[in-house]
Amino acid sequence: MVKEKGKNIYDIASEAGVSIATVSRVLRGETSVLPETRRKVEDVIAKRGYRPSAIARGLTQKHTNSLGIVLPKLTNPNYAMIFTGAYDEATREGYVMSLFPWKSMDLKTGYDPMEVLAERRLDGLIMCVEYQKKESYDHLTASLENLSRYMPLVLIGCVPSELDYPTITYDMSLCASGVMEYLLEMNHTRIALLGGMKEDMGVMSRDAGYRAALEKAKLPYISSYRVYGDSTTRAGEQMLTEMLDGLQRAYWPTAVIALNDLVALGALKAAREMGLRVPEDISIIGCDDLFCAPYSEPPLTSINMHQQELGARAVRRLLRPDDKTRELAAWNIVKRQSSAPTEIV
Amino acid sequence: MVKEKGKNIYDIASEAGVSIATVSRVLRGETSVLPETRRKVEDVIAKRGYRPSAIARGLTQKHTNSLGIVLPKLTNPNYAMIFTGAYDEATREGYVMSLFPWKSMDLKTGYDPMEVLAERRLDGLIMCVEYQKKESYDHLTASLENLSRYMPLVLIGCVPSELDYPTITYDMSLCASGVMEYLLEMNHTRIALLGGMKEDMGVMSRDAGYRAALEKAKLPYISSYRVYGDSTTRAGEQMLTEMLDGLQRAYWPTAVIALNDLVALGALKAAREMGLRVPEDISIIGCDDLFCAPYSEPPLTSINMHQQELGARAVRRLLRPDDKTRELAAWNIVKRQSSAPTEIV
DNA sequence: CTGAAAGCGCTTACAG
DNA sequence: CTGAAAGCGCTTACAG
Repeated sequence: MVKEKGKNIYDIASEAGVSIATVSRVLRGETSVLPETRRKVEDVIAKRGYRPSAIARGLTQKHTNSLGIVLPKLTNPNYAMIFTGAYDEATREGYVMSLFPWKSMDLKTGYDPMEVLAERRLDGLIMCVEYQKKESYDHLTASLENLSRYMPLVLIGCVPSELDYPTITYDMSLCASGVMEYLLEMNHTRIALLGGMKEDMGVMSRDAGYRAALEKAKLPYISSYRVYGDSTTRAGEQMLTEMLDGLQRAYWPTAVIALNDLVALGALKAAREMGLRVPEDISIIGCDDLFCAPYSEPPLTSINMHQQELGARAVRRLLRPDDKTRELAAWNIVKRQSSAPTEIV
Repeated sequence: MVKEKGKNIYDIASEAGVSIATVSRVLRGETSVLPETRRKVEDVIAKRGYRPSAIARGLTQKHTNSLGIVLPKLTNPNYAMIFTGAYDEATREGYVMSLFPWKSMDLKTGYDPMEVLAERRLDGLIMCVEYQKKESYDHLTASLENLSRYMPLVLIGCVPSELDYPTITYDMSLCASGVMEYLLEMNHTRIALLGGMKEDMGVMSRDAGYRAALEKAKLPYISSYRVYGDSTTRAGEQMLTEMLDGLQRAYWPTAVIALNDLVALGALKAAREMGLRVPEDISIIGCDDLFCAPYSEPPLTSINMHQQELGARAVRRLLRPDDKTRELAAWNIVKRQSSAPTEIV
């Protein structure tokens, strides 16, 4: 921050020949200022390019006009969408939205980013609770509790129901069984599920939906069909290749549900390289409906999670709390050419 | 921001039986505190979950430990990469990095976001100067000048050379002729350039490189081969379709350079739908080397602009100013299967 | 309609 | 090693 002469409210006041209180009133657009006084002050402000310090203002007022959002990372465009939705809504409401990637949590910088967040004195914080392992759960609860004493919180993502904060969540279990039903209706009986870490709470809930659907359809749970791993394109490619390599052709799945579109893109490539036609030999379904999903070959069937809308809703929730605690976010399957009925038995 | 009892330095001081100066010293890890005094204070801090206000601290100190970065938008993963690079580097250096999408500039919220930026009193700001039209150039210069009185600036992107600030820029002209050379070596003589707004300064510089390469190769500039438009997948699809529709087959280009990978993906789809094989009938080259480039069909040749590194460099430049003013960023062609020598004459 | 003064929650010389 | 006090740049009752 560059300090320069002629840069604070005192300088403006003295140059305009008024008190700092009057400058402050002009700055905040109060109506109780004589037009000519206002003009005088505004002239000086413009001439000096003066901008009041949000820091000082934040100290006297009870709010800072800034919100925050914590997201796992930005390398998955999915999160960029959430941010964009939240940012736009915040701007519309007159707030500045700052982004805090979760990942900083892992850096051994010697401090807990949650504590840094508390220091910022935001007017509200949206936390995307994803990629959370059960082990780190206690730490999370403690952090949230302390944070909530400094600012209102809204949780989004696959939020465990024990967390008692205003929440907009997905029922990933329902979502997984929904996709399963879609595939079952198309006669698929060998359906694989690709990606995600076993200990991740959101992943666990998907697994539950997957297994429930199998059970309902009286199909066995075959552990070779459930491969865990990173949620990246590279991992998707590897996971499918290894799965197929490890199975007799008769047992190859006729459909693959990928944890997200990145994994699905990788799987698409792996399938092609194994000489499989999509969707004739194998259907592949992603999740998040990224911008590139319609542009893969074949175009990827995916799940639209309405992430931008989710971000916007979270902001509204933060600003206008209501009585509901847990709200469910919408999702829907976007059917494209990577999935089709199977004729393989 | 939620105000609560027992939440400021006075409360901690009185509970610990010391002065606020001592609490402040403990907080900042000064060594001049008696171990047992420190313990006493630390206990109270931990017990109360106390975090000092960064707002108040920012007021007394000459810095805020926070940097900002202005990017056009986040819907192109390209910018997410720049942010990620900048964010990580900032964290490493002990700074908080906030993101400010340019687009807010267009919103008719009645204020200039540049002014809001000045109010934040950041320790430094990285501005990505892209999608800038010549018309808005004066406004930009004025904004930058005023901003620079409040905080150090570093400009990145396709920065016009008239802007006299520390800058990390691309020579887009050189980059465009580089790609042209690569295609010319592969015997292409009908090369189209797709996307970008004509008035955009970065686009103008690419056009210059494109034309220079044509001239050098003694090839004519054919205006049908230069289509302007948005830099989105949808636009890319449309632009190529319309270009081909408007030309006799003998004049169809054998290679297309797209402004970015989004446009390239769209063009890939359009080509396919027009019955063209890539790369046999037409080569397509993108720019930015997005995560999905290796996963299109065929995998997309693109230009790696090292965006993450660019973000990191900008942060370093901000924190440790040197004498160089304009620095050039690296780029290189990533050759994949969407481009190949042509046999069409 | 305008100003003098207190206060927001810290840090930082200055004494002791 | 510790504390009293001034100050950072604003806002906001309170007078007038």
